[in-house]
Amino acid sequence: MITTRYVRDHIDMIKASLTKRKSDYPIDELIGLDESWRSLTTKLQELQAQKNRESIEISTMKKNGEDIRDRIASLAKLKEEITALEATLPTYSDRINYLLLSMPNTLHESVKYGADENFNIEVRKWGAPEKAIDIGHTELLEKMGLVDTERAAKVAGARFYYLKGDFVLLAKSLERFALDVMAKKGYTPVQPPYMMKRELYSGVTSLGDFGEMLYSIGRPKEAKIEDGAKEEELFMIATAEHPMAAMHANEILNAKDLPIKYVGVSPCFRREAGTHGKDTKGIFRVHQFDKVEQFILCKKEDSWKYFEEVVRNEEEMFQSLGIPYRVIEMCTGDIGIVAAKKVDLEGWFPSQKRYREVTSASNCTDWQSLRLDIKYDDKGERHYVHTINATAISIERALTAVAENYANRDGSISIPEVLIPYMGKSRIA
RNA sequence: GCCAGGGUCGCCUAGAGGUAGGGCGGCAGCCUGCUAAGCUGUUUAGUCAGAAAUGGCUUUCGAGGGUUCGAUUCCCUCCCCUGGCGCCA
Repeated sequence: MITTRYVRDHIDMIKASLTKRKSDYPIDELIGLDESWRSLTTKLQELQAQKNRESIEISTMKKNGEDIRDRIASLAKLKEEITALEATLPTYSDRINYLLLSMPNTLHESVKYGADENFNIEVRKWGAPEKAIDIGHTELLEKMGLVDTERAAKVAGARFYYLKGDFVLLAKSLERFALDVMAKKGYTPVQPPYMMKRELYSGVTSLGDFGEMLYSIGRPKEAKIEDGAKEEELFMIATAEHPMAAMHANEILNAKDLPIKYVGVSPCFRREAGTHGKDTKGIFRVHQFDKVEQFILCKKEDSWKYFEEVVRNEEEMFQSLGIPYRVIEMCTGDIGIVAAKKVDLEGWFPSQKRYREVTSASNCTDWQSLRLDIKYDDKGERHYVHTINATAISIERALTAVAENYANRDGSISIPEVLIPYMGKSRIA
């Protein structure tokens, strides 16, 4: 678990990182609360020790057939004192736990300060983004009958879609292509649960995401709901990263089994609260999409090596697809609290004449493992694993990029060469 | 959904109101000329003292509550696993 002990041991690093972010995280409040909590805890432990001693004495007296009534009465007073003290502790520990869960990760030294996404940094480009088209993917796909968002709106609301015909086959081809590439690299394919319990979900992402990003599902126990039994709640996953991280919660892994490399495939469900007015048409930003996701658990000293690896995998994937892209490093204003460093790939969209986000890779270092309690044993020493997540292919996003970059003048769409074996044809008309 | 059994330290397993025992694995040490074994210690988390080695205390038997001087053990709620029945792509 993440503890105040961890914070005390790393306080200089944490403070420096918060300063760099210009974060208003109340680190001093946390430290103050922790000091109060510890002094109360010490007092409580002394009382408990006394109670235990007396209890054992009563045990021996009883065995000897002595009268224990007076002793029990005096213990009752001590018990009251303990109960009262225990009741004050949550005042501190609840707030401490909230602050610990929401504490931003310590940034990698290479991350630059920036107020928002406009200050992200382009580190390299690939491909030739000279192609220009008049009609964007949104209009083109509707016109070709490959996507139907109007009927989807009727059935499920805005930001939903039907894929149709060859586009469904193309979507599945992309998915299988990505799985095959990753499996060949030694990543184990995983199809995770699509819903998760709250307690585990709070370990993989920021608490703010519960309101903004996640859909929740009530599972009322019908027979017992009248008795006031609380209903169980599950959260729809926003990415396969989350159930893959939670998969090893409360486990102690053996260092010799690391790294563990997974490639997950799942639908992703996102409320997209707070994105009103952004990309409202088409399938670029939707409430439900499919994604193939890379996930690695590794030793703490290896995570930056594997972070580079997953970004390289993303680049290879887009190079194979022949889609021009650039690599962007997130600044402090766009990185969130979970990642220590985050890198996106942005693919070229000819109709918009600009690059748009198509993948995202994060090194979360020990942020998730501290909260999910995922350790590894390295020759008797225990450490928290580092976790890395990265898109392999986000299907619907990639489909829009393919549609734009492979659109032909005659209104057809060519199939990227690597997908032809999966599709069994070279173009969609 | 119903019935039955179960969840004990990294893994396995005992304990059925008196403060968690054994085995395996890991780690540390000792011992022994040899495919390795044996012996001893250690192996939940937190907190206090200490520069540290270390020591004290608290906590920990799926989670939370209750009864009790005292709960792994009894009671209640919930989660999960296994088996059987029912339902079912």
